[in-house]
Amino acid sequence: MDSAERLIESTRQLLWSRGYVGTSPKAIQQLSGAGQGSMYHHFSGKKELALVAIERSAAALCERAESQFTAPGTAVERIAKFLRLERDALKGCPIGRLTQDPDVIADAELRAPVEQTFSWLRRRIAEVLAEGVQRGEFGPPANARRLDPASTASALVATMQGGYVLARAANAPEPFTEAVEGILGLLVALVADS
Amino acid sequence: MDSAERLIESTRQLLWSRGYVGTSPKAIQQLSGAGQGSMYHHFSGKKELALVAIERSAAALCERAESQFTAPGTAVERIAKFLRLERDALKGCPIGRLTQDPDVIADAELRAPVEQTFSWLRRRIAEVLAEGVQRGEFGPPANARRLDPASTASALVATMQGGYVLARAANAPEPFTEAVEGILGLLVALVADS
DNA sequence: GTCTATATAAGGATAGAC
DNA sequence: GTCTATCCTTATATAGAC
Repeated sequence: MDSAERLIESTRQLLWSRGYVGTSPKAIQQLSGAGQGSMYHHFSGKKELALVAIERSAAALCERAESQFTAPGTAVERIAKFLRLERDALKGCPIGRLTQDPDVIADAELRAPVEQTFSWLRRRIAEVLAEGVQRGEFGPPANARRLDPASTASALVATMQGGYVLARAANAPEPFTEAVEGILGLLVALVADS
Repeated sequence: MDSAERLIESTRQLLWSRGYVGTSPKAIQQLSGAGQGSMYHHFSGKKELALVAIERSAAALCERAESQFTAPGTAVERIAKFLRLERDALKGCPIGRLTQDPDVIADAELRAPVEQTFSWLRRRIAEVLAEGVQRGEFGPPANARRLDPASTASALVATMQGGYVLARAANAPEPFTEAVEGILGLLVALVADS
């Protein structure tokens, strides 16, 4: 792995654990083993490096999610698989945590990949749910009309993101799992009624 | 309002908008109009000031929530009122945002009020839900058993916290509302089935 | 491409005068 | 109680040698 690559990966780790405001060029250099000159040779500065790192993390998240959505199974099963993917709840979401970074949100370029990740995720889950409704997984049309794919998708994504908040507040992973199982329980109840 | 008070209130605002890492003593002093000497006379430093500010914000959040939980109405109605309380979704949650602050989470004293706020909130909402189950709002026992108060409460709190994440990512308040309405929709569907 | 030197500002606080 | 002076460290680069 060359210097540029190590710098990007180090930035990804640090953005994840400390956020943009809390990550200094010096910390990136030390973690990557690259010197000052190397960093400023490959990148214009902290912002450009962060942008590349964020875009990479966003792409990784979307790919991981998509591989669950395209797997076989019912709509609820595929969504449940995604929500239950192996995660370190205490580390939080590498993309979601950036929304609390004032300098990221204030900068259109840095915010763009964050915005795209969540708008894609919400839309994609809504599609999977709509597909399930179509297939009759939520019962006959009269019953299925109670499930709104768009808002339910937003609630599912929000529960995950908020699950990280609860886990970090508690300094324990359980609240994340509990929140996820809580909303899946509500969703499954709908299926059971159909 | 005396200096100490203005320093606390300024710290509350800055912690809310910029977080702990992103808030400097100088910024606090400028916003409050107090000088350096004044700040270090009343408080030992940034950390103590932040602790007082966080505890105050936590207390305010709990009071605001409790006033909804004790209002008249069904369990779902009271919870819905809380979730729909007037909020500036783009500002985020003054307590929840602190979970993304590495220096807050790493410090037991600073994390304590954050942890307490969420554990109280989850427990309190679970109590309201359990009360609803008791009263038969979710139908006869055979039906109501599908609703687990504890995990549903965690999902509700998580959806709110994640709603802030989605709103900030989108730079628009709508995703917050959508997520909240999404999970309330699932909850109401359970009531409708009873 | 990478290293070292240098530079300006900000972070976070202490000391002592008033 | 508040102000000003001072201090050391870190943040974030730029410049130029190798």
